[in-house]
Amino acid sequence: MSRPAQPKTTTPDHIGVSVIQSQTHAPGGLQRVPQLLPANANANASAGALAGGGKAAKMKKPSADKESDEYRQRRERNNLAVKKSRMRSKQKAMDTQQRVNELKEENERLEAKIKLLSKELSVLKDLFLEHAHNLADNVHAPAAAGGGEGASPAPNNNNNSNNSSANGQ
Amino acid sequence: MSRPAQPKTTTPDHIGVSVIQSQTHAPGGLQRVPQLLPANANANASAGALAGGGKAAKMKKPSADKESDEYRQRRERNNLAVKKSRMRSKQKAMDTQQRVNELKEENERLEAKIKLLSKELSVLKDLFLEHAHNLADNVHAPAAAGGGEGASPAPNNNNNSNNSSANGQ
DNA sequence: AATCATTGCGCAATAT
DNA sequence: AATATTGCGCAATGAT
Repeated sequence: MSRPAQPKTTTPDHIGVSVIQSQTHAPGGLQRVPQLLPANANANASAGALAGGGKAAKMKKPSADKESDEYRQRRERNNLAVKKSRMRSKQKAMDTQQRVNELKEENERLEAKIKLLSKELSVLKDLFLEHAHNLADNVHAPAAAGGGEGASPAPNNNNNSNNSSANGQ
Repeated sequence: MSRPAQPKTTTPDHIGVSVIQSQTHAPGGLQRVPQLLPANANANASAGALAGGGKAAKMKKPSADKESDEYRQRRERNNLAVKKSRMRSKQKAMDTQQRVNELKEENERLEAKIKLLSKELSVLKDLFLEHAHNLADNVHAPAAAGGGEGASPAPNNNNNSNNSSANGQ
C-alpha cells in the first residue's frame, strides 16, 4: 500500500524553479538561537525582524558559517550518510520480515513431518501390540486361535495411538 | 543573499517551488523563537528568479502563509501524526523481530520432537525385524509350530515404513 | 474539502 | 575528523 514513486530523489524533477531549501535559516519563520552550533553570519537579509546580536565576529571552532564551503560539504556528507543508514534500516526490516516467512514455512514443514512420523509410529505400535496378543493367544491356545479375525488386524488398535511423545511443554 | 541554494555536488535536491523552509529545531537547550514576520516576507523571498513577476500577494494553495494559525495548526497536527506513525513503525519492527525469535524457538522444539519420534520409530522397527527373524527361525525349526501361525500377520507386514526420515524437500 | 497516515528528506545532536 | 544513528520538523502524497 502506498507506493509512491518517489517523485524526488533519483528522478528528473525540477519543475523549473528555484530550489531553495534552506532550513534553519532566519528568513521567515522561527529563528533559532545559536548557541552550540555554528550559526552566525546570516543576519543579512531580513535583518529587521531579527535581533541578531553580534555579527561578524569570532566563531572559533565552529569552522562553519552556514554558508561556508566547509559547512555545506559536511552537510552533504551527512545527508548521504543518513540516506545510507536509512536504506540499511529499511533493508534490515524487510529481511526480518522475510525471515519470518521462511521460518513459518519451515515450521509447517516440520509439523508435517511430525505428523507423518507420529502416524508411522502409531501404526507400528499397533502392529506390535497385535502381534503380542497373538502370541499370548497362541500360548494359551496353541492349536488354532480365533480363526474369524485372523485376517483382521488390530481389534485393539486404539489403546495407544497418541502418546507418541510423552513430552509435555 | 541567495540561500545555500542547491547543494551542488551530487546532491539530491528536489523540486522546490519557492519553498523556503525555515525549520527550526529546538534541541534541548535551544529554544525556538516564535517569530512574527511579515506574512508575505517569506513567500517569495527567494531569489527573484521565479517565473513571472514574483509578487508578494495572496497565494491560495499554500493555504497559509507560514504564520497563519491555520498553518501552524496543521503543522502541529501533522507532526503529531508523524510521530505516531513512526512510533508504530518502530513497534512493528520490534514485533517482527520478536516473532522471529519465537518462531526460532518453536522451530527448535519441533526439531527436537522429530528427533525423538525418529528414535522411537527406529527402536520399534528394530524390534520388529528381530522378531521377524525369530519367526523365520521357528519356521525352519518348528518345535511345535503347526497351524498356530495362521492368524499371525506380523512377519511380512513391515513392508515399507522405514524411510522415516527420508523425506526430501 | 478536510483530515490523518506515510514517506522521503535535510538538519543537528549524538554515538561510534 | 569522519561516518553512523536518531529524533524532529517540513512537505508531498496516499488514503479516508
